[in-house]
Amino acid sequence: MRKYATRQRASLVEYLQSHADENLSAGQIAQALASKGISRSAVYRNLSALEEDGLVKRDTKSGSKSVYYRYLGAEACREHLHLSCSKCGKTYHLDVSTTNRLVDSVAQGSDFAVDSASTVLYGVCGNCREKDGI
Amino acid sequence: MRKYATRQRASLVEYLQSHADENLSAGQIAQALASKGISRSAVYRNLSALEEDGLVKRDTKSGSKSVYYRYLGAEACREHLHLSCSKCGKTYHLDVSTTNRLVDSVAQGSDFAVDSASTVLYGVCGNCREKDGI
DNA sequence: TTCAATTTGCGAATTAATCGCAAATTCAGG
DNA sequence: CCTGAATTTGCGATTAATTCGCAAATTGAA
Repeated sequence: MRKYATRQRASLVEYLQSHADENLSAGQIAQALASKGISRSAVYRNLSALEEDGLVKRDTKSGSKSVYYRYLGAEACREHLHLSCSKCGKTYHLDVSTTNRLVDSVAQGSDFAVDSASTVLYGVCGNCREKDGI
Repeated sequence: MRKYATRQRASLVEYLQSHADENLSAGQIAQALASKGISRSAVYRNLSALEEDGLVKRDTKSGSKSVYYRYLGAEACREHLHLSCSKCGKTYHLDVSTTNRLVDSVAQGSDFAVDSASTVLYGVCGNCREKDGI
């Protein structure tokens, strides 16, 4: 799917890139792009298409309802795991060497090839733990 | 939230437990429980409540639309990480020692406390890799 | 029991996502 | 540059998913 390059799709990708780590819902994205004259339909369709291509990952955030989208297009994003703080919602990036070590140990432990692009580790970041005095 | 024990909530939990690892959507769950005289509202409300309590995790599956629910109530489920195969959809359980090693290495690498209950590692299981000859 | 707090079920209302189809766009080949 | 078939878009209408309001029912502590 998605054979022709279109203005709509380019804008969407650009938007996703410049708003990485922000946990945007389809609705929010659509609203933001409406000002550029891009229809809701196009946003939904392109998000699905990008997801099929593995350039976008759909995810959930524990508090808020509905799903959000995360752009994985940048090569760098596919080489390391993402950490998502369930308190503040911030996304952190696990360094490549730790990521690799982790992927390897899972491969050995169970016979399972972790896809670092699409998996996100949930937990609580150092900042939030300090604040909460944990 | 959720202070009183009710039949509806108990049935929901029981249902979730006996259908763990099945990637059920809220709609499917509601439909299944309708036969036991449990309303759609109660299912949605209790799913949210359980999620707030950290006993249930909402997730997405790359192919299908909509979110699905995963029960984490059993202690055992909170001690190890879950592996979800994006080909066949099966859920696997990472052994506790590998899980701990992994959580520790992330804690050291970045200052981040992974919550093994709520995170799921995505990738491809050994079975599917064989089939696809990878 | 009794009673206040809580939860339920219903149906309506809201929100999210998909669909059908004509018009517009894309791009390969002349 | 044109042309035309394939693809994508936008619109409005549907359909599906989720939430809401409120009266009635349930729960559990006293």
